[in-house]
Amino acid sequence: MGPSGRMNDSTKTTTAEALLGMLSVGAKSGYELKGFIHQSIGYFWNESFGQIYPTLKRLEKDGLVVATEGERSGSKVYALTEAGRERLRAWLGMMPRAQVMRNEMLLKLFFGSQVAAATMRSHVAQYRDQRFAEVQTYSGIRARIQSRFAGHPALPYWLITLNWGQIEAEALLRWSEETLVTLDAMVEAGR
Amino acid sequence: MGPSGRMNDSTKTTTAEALLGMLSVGAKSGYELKGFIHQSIGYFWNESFGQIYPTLKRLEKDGLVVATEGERSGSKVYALTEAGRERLRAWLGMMPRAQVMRNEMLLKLFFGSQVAAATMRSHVAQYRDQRFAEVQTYSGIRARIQSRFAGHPALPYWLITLNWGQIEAEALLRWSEETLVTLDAMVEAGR
DNA sequence: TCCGTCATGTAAATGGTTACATGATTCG
DNA sequence: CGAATCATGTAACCATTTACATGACGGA
Repeated sequence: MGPSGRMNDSTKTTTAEALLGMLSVGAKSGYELKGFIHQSIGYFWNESFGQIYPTLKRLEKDGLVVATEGERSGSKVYALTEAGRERLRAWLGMMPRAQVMRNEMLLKLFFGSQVAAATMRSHVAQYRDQRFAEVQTYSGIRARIQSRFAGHPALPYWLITLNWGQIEAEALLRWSEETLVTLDAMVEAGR
Repeated sequence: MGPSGRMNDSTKTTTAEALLGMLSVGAKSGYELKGFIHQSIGYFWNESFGQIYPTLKRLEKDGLVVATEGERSGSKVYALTEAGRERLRAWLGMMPRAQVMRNEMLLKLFFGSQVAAATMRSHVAQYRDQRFAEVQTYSGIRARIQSRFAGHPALPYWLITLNWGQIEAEALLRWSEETLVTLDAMVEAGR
């Protein structure tokens, strides 16, 4: 399997790296970063202002980004420095740490026998509606970015992450439908 | 779609509810809870000792659980009280809040154009191996619990959550395989 | 006796969200 | 002029992980 496989040096705080990554696409203000993150990687990542602004200051102090005056008074536009780009590349080379996820809906479902089946059915129905909406969104995004970023070197990677979201949403939509059938039978059976 | 749909009363701290749920299956010590959580819902939930012990004390103070002496000296076995079971049921009835997930591997992939395609290939290969191992695990678990808990009222719900994990793992395994093909082509093309 | 596991706990650090405070600019 | 949006920041709070400290018990 090749001589690869550097260990994770436990470079914590991925918020910094997420911001560096976003700035590698182009210079942005803190406010713009939030919106950009939301509409591009929002389905698997998010950041809040309370996290963005302090992190940006820290990155500037460390020389990984430089701030220049924005058009509005008091607004700042941040750009990646060479050191920042280097840091980003180093982080990209490290093995991603496996993440610990928490799914509240599944937790409830696991204890489902404690309440009426109809209760769990409504939770799963809501979950299905969310997955359905997601699937719809993905086809829209795909069409838009494929024409808007044709030829862009990052496009293949953006489509790969988009595929991830779409395949996951479709799979969980199928699970939802199957599960609703099971739960309907249980509601019918009256337990 | 029926008259259901209570809003989430923002009852934070689901750790408490996770523990109440686990205790609804049977009385356990803090130590046992950790192991039980790991091997039953470990693929979508986890708790650490630093969280379990203080939470258990709080639940006891609030009268939601009662502690009795365990067999070993100093060990405590916690059991759900009627109030605890009531609290659990109330929580199960509330709509699960949508969760904000963070996937570090996808974040790196999104910025993949900043480094060699081979780097991203190795990340995805690791991801694929993890999903593959997961799929293997699930079929093992299914066989075990289906015979061990035949007739148990919670079994249908346990199988439903297990299905979720299996369907997700299988879908992401497929995504990994597809993505590896794409990345191999990009490595070949030398960019 | 020593190791591994069972067992409980605390302290510190971390990472993150939420709420709040403030103000500029744009558009109807 | 007022509302929406653009824009920056801080403080408080919260949940969670990690590391550490301690000790009982069983078996090799």
